[in-house]
Amino acid sequence: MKNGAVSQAKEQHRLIHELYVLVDDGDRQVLAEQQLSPLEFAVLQQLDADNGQRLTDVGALLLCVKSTITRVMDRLERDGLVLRTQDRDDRRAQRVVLTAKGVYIRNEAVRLHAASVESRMAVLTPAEQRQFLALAGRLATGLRDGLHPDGNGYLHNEATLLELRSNGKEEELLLRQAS
Amino acid sequence: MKNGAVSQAKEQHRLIHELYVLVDDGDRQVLAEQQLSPLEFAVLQQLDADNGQRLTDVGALLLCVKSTITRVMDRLERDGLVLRTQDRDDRRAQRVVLTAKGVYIRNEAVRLHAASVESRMAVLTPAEQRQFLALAGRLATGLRDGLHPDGNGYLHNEATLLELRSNGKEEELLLRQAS
DNA sequence: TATTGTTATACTCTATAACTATA
DNA sequence: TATAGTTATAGAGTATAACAATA
Repeated sequence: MKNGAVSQAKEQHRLIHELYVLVDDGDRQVLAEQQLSPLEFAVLQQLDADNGQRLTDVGALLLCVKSTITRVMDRLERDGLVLRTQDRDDRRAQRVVLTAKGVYIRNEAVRLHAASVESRMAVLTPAEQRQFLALAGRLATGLRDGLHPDGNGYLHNEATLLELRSNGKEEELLLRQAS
Repeated sequence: MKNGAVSQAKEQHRLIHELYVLVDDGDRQVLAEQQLSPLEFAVLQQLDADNGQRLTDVGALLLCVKSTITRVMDRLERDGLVLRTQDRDDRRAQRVVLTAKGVYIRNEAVRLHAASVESRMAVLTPAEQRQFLALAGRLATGLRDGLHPDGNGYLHNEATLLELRSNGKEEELLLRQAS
């Protein structure tokens, strides 16, 4: 801005970054008790003990490239939280399921994390939270639209997206994200 | 929450993460024109062509460990954007200054990035931005307080913090952050 | 031909720690 | 003793691409 004052837009940009750092830091502190990184936690939340999920689907949900998911699963399997099982219908694919230990750890992590989130976010009153959600939601929607004005270039992490898009699954993905 | 509905707190948590991803992605797209990573951009903004800055001070400002700063500077120096010069008063220290090319690149990046931020954030009206800033600011303050309830454990990235704290510079750092 | 998952390479950033040369 | 900066190692995460097995 002209007069040396910091613009609202810039301040908004700074605050979004700061909020993320603070929230992420709190998450890591909580998840450290289960020895989980945020990504591992996110992966565990996509799995169950019965059907499981294919690696590719997990990657699509979390916007991760295949190789990243492979190695996260390697760690989780090494630690005994998940198991790779053959997919019956598609012999190329594997379904990853939670072990008993995995179920336990995931449930503990989910419980502790949820409680932590509730308490941390309680800095704002319920009414303020509603306001914040409305504004942040509109901002997120606007930013998402702005990133692909000409129909391409959705996210910087595009490998998975491109695969999905070429597969006609983009709407499906956006739905999942919005859910 | 009990009935399967997602709590406001959880939704807030999710939105903060999503906002960050979207903003960061936009940043990377803009900065890619100058071949800068977000961290390199942040470092350049702390430097000038005259006095320069000591590596340690840059690290403290950006909450980075010494070794990270060393290697960012290596890259920037390799690309001809900065120069390491001896500090006259302290022969252990080096002052990093911008080269002519560095000044040009930094100014270009600052200009383009600022314009991009203004246009991206314009999704919200000025009035909405004021509301968002007020709420996000309160939330950030609350989160920051919550992270060190007993006086320690400020941020997960603590290496620099610990050094500063043992040095009695914590207040100074907090002031810098808040500015 | 396209997809699933693995492997390999390279790069950014983080964390830790050993090391030097100064202070 | 403590500090400034470098170097080394290890890890998480990203991006890209080659590859084998299968569809």
